[in-house]
Amino acid sequence: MADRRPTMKDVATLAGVSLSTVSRVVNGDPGRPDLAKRVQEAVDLLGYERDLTASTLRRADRASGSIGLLLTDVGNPFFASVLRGIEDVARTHSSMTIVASSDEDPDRERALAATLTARRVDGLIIVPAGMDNSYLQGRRAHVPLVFIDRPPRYLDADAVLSDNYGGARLAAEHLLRHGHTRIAFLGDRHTLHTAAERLRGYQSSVTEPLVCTDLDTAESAEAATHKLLDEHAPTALLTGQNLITIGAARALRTRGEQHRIALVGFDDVPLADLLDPGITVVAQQPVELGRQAASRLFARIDGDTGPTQSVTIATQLVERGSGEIRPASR
Amino acid sequence: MADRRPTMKDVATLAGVSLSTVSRVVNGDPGRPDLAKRVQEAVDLLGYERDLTASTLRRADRASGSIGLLLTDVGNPFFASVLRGIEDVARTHSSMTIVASSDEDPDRERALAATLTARRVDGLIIVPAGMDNSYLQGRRAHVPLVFIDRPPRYLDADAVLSDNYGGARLAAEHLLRHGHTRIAFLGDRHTLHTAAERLRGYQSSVTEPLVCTDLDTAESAEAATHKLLDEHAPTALLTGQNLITIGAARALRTRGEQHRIALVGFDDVPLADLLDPGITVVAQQPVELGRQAASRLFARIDGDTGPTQSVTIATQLVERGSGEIRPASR
DNA sequence: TTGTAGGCGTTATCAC
DNA sequence: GTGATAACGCCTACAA
Repeated sequence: MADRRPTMKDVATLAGVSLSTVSRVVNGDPGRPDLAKRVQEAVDLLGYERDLTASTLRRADRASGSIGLLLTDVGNPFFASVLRGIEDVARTHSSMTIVASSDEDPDRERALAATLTARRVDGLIIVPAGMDNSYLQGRRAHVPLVFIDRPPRYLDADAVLSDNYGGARLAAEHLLRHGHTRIAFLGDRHTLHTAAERLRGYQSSVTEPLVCTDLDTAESAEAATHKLLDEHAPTALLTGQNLITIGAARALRTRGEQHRIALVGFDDVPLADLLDPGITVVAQQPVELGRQAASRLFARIDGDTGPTQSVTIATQLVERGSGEIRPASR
Repeated sequence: MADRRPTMKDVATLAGVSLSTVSRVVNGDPGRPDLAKRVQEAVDLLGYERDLTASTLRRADRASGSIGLLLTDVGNPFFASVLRGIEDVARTHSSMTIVASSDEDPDRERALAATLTARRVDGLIIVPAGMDNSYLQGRRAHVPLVFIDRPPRYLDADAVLSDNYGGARLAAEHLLRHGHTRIAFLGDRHTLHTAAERLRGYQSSVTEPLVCTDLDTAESAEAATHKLLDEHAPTALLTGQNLITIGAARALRTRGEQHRIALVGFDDVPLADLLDPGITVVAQQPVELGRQAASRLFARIDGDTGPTQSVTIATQLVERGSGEIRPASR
C-alpha cells in the first residue's frame, strides 16, 4: 500500500551527492553551501525523515534520546503529575519518555524493566513495587537508574522521595497543638515504604497511638473509620493517603460529625477546599518529585559518577478547616 | 566505566555456536535441544539482553513495538486516564507507549509528531492542538494515525470522540425537566472542538440561550459566574468543563446559593459526591476512550485498510443533587 | 537443522 | 570539504 520510506541514499541520489554529505548536512554540518542547499531540497521533496533508531545504533555515544518511566499506575493523578515533571526536564534534554505501569506487581515490574532496557533507553526512573530490586544490579552497569517515591531495596541507586516522615509529624503536631490527645492514624499497606514512614512520623509525636493500617480503598477506609469512632472515640483522624482521606471524610459526613472530629490527610485531594469544612492536608509536590528525579537521571546519563544520592522533597501543611477543629470539651 | 554490553556474537562465541543459532534460540525457535541449552546458559551467564532497536531495523516487518501518544498535557487527570486505557490495550499487543505533551501549542505538536515518527513508532494517537492537521498527510502513508478527544482537521483519519453534543443535550434537558427555563452555559475556548460541540448541544435544547464562553481557568469561571448571576439571574448553570465547574461551584458557595441555583457540570470532578449538595455531572469515559483508540490503532497496524472510522463514546449523567434543584417559585 | 553472508539505515574513519 | 567504505547488532535468505 504505502511506498517505502525514503532513505538517506535516496536523498543522496536525488541531490547528486554522496551519502556522507547527506548525513553531514542532516546533522547540521553546513559544508559547501550549494551542496547543502541541494540536499535540503531533496529532503523536502522526498519528505525524508532521518531514522533515529538506525542513527542510535551507529552513533558513538549510542544515545537513544529516550528514558523509561516504570511506575505503578499512570492513571493515578499523583503519578500523572510526576510524569509531567519528568517530561518537562526530559524536554530540555530533547529526550522522550516511555511509560509503563506495573500495577504493584513485582513480576510485571521485572518484565517491564527488561523490555525497557532492551529498547535501549538512556536511563530508567522507577517507582518500585517489589520488595527486592536487586534484579536490577546487573543492568545498573549499563543504564542509569533513579528511584522515585519509594527507595530501592537491596540495591544502591539514586532516589528522590517525599518527606513522608516529616509530613506525618507535621500533621500530628498540628493536631496536638489544637488540643487533641486521642488522634487515630489510618494507613495504607504496611509493606509500602511511604505508608511505613508516615506511620513512623505519627508514632514519633503521639503518646497514645491508635492505629489502623492496611487500608487500600476508600471503602475499606470508610468502614475502618466507623469502627474506630465507635470503639475508641478519637477526637481527630490522621489519614495516610488520598483514598483513605476520602473514605474517612465520607464516614464523617455520613455520621454528621465532620464539624466535630478533626481530620488531616496526607496527600492533597482535589476540591478539598470546596467541602465544608475544607480538608486540611499535608501536600506532596509530585511535579517537583518528577523534576528532581529526571534531573538526577540526566546528570548520570551525562556522566556524573559521584556517590549515589537520596534527595528528600519537603511536604507542606495546607490548612483548610478540618484540621483546625478543637476537641469538644467534655 | 561500565563494560560493553554483551552482544549475540559474544553469546555465540561462549556457547560455541553460530550467530544465527543464537538468534533463532533467542527468538523462540527450539532447534537442537542441546544447542538451545548451551545458548541459554551463555545468555544467563553473560546477562545478555537482545537489542530490540537493532532487531527492529533488520526485521522484515520493521515493527518497533512502541506507539506514540501525543496529547496536550499528561498531567491532566483526564488524559492520564486516557493514557491508562491506551496502555492496557498496548500491553496485549506487547507494545510500549511513548508520551509527549504539546501544551496546546501547534508548533510543539508538529515538532513532537516529527520526533515520534523519526523514532519509528508503529502508530500514533493524537489529541490535536492545532487548527490544521494536514501536515500529517505525508506521514499517514507510513504510520497509522488515530485521533482522540478531538477530530482531525483537513485530514482524513480515524477518530475516537466523546459524545459532547449528546452529553450537553442530556444535561440541558435534565435541567429543563426540573423546571428551569433560565439556564446559563459557561464554556471553554470556542475554538476547541469539544467546547463547540457542548455549546451546540446546549443551544439545541434551550430556547433562550444565555452563554459565556472562552473560560479556561477556575478563576475566570468563578468571576464569570458572579457576573452572570448578578446581571441575568439564571436559575441553573451548565458548565462545559472540569475547571469551569469548580469555579462555578466556588462562586455559588461564596454567595451561599449552592442550594438555590442548580448546577450540572460536563466532565466528572473527583469528590463531587462529598460536597453539599453533590455536583451532578455528565461523565465521560476517558479510560474507554483510550482503549478504543488503541484498539483502532492496532487494527490499522495489523493491516486493516478499511475506510476511516469515527467512533463516539457515550457520556453518562450522574445525579448527585446539584442538578436536581428546582427553580425557586417567584 | 545449522552455518555463512549480506544488508537494514545510519555514522565514523579514512583517503582524496 | 567530500566521498568511498567499514562497522553498529541483529535477522534472514541461502547454501551446506
